[in-house]
Amino acid sequence: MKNIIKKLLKEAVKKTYPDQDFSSLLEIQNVTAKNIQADYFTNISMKLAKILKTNPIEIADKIIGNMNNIDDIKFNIVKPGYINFSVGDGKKNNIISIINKSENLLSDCKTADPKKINIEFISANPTGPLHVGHGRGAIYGNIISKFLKIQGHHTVKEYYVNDYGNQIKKLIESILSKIDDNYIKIKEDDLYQGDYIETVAKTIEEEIKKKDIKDFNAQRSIILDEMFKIINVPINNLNIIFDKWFYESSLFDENLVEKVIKKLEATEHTFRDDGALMLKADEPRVLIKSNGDYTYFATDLAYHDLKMKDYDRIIDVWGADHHGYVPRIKAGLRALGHNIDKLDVHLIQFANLFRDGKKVSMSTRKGDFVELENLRNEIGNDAINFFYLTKNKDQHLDFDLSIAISQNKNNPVYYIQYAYARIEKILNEVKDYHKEEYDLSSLDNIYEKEIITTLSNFHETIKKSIIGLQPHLVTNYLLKLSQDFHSYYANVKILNKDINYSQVHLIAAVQKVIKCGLDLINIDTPKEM
RNA sequence: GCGUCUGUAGCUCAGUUGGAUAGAGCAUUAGCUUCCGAAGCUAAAGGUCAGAAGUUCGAAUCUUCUCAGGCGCUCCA
Repeated sequence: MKNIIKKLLKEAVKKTYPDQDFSSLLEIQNVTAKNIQADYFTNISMKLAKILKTNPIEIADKIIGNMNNIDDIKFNIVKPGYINFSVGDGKKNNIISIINKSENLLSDCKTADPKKINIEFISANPTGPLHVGHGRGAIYGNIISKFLKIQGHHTVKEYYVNDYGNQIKKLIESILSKIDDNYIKIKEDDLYQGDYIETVAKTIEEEIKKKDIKDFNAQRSIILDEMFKIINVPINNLNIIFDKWFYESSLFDENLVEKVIKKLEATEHTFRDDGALMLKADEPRVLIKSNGDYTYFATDLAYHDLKMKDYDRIIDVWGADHHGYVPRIKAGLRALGHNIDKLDVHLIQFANLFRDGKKVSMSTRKGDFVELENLRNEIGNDAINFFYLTKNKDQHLDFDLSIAISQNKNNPVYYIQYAYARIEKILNEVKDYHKEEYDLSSLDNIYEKEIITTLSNFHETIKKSIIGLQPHLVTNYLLKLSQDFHSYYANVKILNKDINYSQVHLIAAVQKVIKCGLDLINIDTPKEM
């Protein structure tokens, strides 16, 4: 509908000003103010007033004079210079059949230019189970991968495994010291604590002792296997499937770190300082320590160097606490000659967990944290997905568990699913409504009009959400639509003696859109609750 | 101190590339069950969009400054 009006306007503007091209300024917007009796408006005459230095009302007058008449679309000029458009109910209500007949409601999100895109997320150190702090990035990374895929891009979801360096050494010592008291080589304070350390130790004890495994790499491999059994529990249960697990250690197996650093050293971007090799980044950053070890930064550059070569676009989903690292990695990649526009770092702000208004501690010390799997068990997949996605990623998120498990209107997940289930019940009652005659123009009460307006916004909203990678727009939209429906349901009875089948088609469209939206964000649509 | 995210109703948050009288939910108050599921609905009340200045026909939105909060500023990963 918007496109039809835009075309109408475009032609009129061109007729009015044949010598100039103003098409980039044209914009049709929805009327949101409740006091205005119109559906769409344009501010083109105000924009042109600035350029042409004439009165906007005069401009609007001229444009309207050149506007073709289309059935059911009315237009008029309002004070500062808006041109308002009103669409007749008959035409507006068509959205119901458009939705009901559509085979794929997301088809207009397809890109004309598919890219090969790598999305790396979670990538938590394999030194303990995933905790709730990892949850938001996990859900977000998973969903934007899905959005990119819907756009038609070829996506690869990747988990970067830090299986090299000090953290993993500490982990191995922490576990082996549980098996052999004499093993401890580092300070006890540095050891990892937590029940999982004991559990893993017990699990592998027999194997280590039986085969008398002393080789570090062999120990590492056994322990990593066990750690990933733990880490994968919530990942699998949340139906997150990684296409690729990339091991940091593989960079060393193939001397890739050395190669990349040599390449950097040959440029003018590095210098020696006190035995260390530094990169001129946002400020001098260490690549090789004075003891000869590579820093995490150096290996990470080698890793990103690979990804830059293999993909058209790479996305890193990081916690916002790593934001200071972004300029560094970009500077490094630039020095290696890469086009850093290909790299998008999505920073996810922290989520705070509350239980009955009290903040739940998330510190990782001494196993004093809430495991993601515990949270998942408590509130379920649907609530986890919804609550982590319902806010803009740049927004700090406060998340109260008592709401997530409540079964009433407070809980938006239930509210939306309940709307779906209510519609399901009615549709089951009327059965073969497709065969019945119906006239959409009979839908004209305020509740029906409100739903139809919301439905009309569906395509635009979902497109913005999927293309702009903004999942929270979907959750907000679904809430609004559910609200419209519940209000309708309470005020208008559908299962009367004489059923108005256009009403049935209306709620069928609502249900189809709700299902599409919930499917999109990985939430179930139960037929009864 | 530097960087970065944020500041909208008592609370949690929306707010469409700058548009008309800023919106929801929760909480509060007052109502609604002979009727498709009350897991719901209707209404009332609630605002200096942190503050100031600027840009212009027009600012919650853009610019600058100030204030407040989160996070980060290791030869850690």
